[in-house]
Amino acid sequence: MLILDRLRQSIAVALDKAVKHLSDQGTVDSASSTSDVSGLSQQDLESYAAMVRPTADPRFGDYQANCAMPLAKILGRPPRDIATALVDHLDVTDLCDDVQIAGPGFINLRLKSQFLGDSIAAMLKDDRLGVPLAALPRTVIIDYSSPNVAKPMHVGHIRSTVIGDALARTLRFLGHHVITDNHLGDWGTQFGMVIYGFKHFGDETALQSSPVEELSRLYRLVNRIIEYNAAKSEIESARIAVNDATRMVDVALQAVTDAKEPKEKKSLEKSHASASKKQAAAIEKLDKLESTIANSVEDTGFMQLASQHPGIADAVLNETAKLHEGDAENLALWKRFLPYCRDEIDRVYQRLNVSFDHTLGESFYHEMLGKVVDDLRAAGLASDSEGAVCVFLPEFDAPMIVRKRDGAFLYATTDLATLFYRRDQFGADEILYVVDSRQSEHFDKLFAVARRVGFEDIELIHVNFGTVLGPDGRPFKTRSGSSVGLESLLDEAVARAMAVVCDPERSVRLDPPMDEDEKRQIASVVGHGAIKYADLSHHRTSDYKFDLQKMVSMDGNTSAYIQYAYARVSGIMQKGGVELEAIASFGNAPRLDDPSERALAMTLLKFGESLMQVRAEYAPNFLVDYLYETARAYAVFNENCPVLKAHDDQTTQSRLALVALTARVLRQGLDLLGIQVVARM
RNA sequence: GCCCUCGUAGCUCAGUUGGAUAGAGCGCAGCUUUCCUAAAGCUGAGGCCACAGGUUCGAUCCCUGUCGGGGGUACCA
Repeated sequence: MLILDRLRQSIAVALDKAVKHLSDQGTVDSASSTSDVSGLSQQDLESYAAMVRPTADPRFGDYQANCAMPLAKILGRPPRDIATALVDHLDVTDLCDDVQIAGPGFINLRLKSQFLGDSIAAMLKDDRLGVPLAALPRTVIIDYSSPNVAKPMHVGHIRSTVIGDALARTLRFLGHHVITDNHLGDWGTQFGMVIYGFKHFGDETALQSSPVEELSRLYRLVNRIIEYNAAKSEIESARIAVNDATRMVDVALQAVTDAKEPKEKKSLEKSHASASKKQAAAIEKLDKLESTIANSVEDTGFMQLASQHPGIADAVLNETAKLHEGDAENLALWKRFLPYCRDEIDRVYQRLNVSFDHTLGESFYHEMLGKVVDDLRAAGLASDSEGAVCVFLPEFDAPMIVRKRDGAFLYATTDLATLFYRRDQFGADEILYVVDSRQSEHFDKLFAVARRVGFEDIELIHVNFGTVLGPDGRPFKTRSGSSVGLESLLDEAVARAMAVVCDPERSVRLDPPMDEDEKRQIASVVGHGAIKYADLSHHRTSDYKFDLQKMVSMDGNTSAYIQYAYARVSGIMQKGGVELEAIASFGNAPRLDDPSERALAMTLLKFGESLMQVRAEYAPNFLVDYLYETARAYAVFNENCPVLKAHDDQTTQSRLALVALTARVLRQGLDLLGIQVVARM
């Protein structure tokens, strides 16, 4: 059991006794005569016991119990009296040195060194590093990554992939039955684009020799023509929009100048600001269209193609519709192209060291969609509106549309079909959707419909996350406004890591010197780790700025810092000729005389607590914070406590235990984040 | 218009169901290397936790309002 849970349990027992004791004494205060509390329910006891938490300041011990203050009103006693009664009934002699009451009624708990040492010894012997398996294992489906195939993966796919993978690894480690499913977009318009592209611009030889490149070329070409045509047709109205917006700004400004009353003026200033914002947006849109056109006009080859395919956008939609209707030619092309598209994304997953139990894309559910709509209609949930089939929900303004006017289905329909499939085939207790925050309304509706069709017992959770921003604080885009390719970012991260690994200043210190293979290996582990770690180190719901320079930097809270701590630990083990696993059998509890030894031990013992936090909030940044704290605690220890050069063997053995456990915690923790380690760097 | 979300050090970000003097990194000013990797460690300066009310013994956290950023808002996903 985790130390925190043991303390909570002890507090709950003591609290139960204390409350009974206090009520036997009778209440002294007449004001509380209304509350004849003779005991607390089990649930209450647990919630008060849960108010045990690690202290913020080491002066207050290691953990503190904060339940006396909120109980004061309920029990009609001063909080310090309650704390005193609680401490009188508290039996933690095995765990704690002394128990002190401080301030208004904080109960400060300081763990015994002996207990810490014994716990470290037990943790060393445990493959699970003292982390208990879930008492009630659940079947958890995690839906993450879900890129559109036939389109290059971009920076936006990092978050879902990395967060989902970290959650899958962590929940699995905690003993849950985790099923990961990559809900690919493999049935959408992008295939219409590739099919159209192949029919008109395809190169059979190229497709055979390098299919992925050829498909990607076709996608980009068709996409470019569509964007160019759209830009051309929209640019006039965009100019008008800018003019209109500018006029509105002038009008609003004039109104502000003319305003007499301050109150009126303030309101008009607000509309002026709002008009200016609209103007800026209109100008930005126009700029984008203009640059799209400007980037193409000089490319005569492209211009010729574009002029030959004026109706390409509709034609693409037509190809998509034909595919969905089962047109033999398009279906054959889809079946032919899909494996190549899968190879393409699989290559990225391989780089990222991410895998899935299932990859059931949209196409998998295609056959089931009609039935979903029919069932919703039969259940009286769906109805026709403006030609579309809609589910109207009282708690939402807009309906959830499950079938378009033209008969096509939407992702809401697919998501419902997926939900039924997962319930029936996987027996899910819990389904996590690791998807962008912007889709929260979609999931609110989806879950609301699910509750009405028999999903009351399945916990459906939108594990939402924020946007990746560029250096300007706006969504990360290239200068031309397109999204940034994922692979080029990975390449750049690895290249930067390589530059540091090869830094002659430091590589001369390593003996034996690194060969090229080892350097490449290290650069890969450090570079990919950097991008993952940077993503996971932010709370998933925050937006964050993508700053490669900082991510790959070796200073601060980065993966390289943790990996470096691990490498130094490995160096000590190697130099000492000790195997990591062998240290488990030392058996003796380490001595924790130096404050930095005690601090390191204390941190190591909190590994399980950090995982509980990850689990509770589906937020891997708690584990990241923990690992950074551990690496720092180790760095201080490393500074103050020689291991192999300690003054006696006993101390060496004792410290080796801490060193080995640090290595295992860092390695395991990083592994749960999907990040690897190297023996030296 | 309506809904959601965010606002914490110069910058980038943490902050565990409300807890004691709000933390870290970068940057800045210093210090430390006969010692297992200095890709390190230590010290210091730096804060009206956007603002105003409210609830509470106690509010960065909960409620209401204001201001400011981002996102969504009937047939794309």
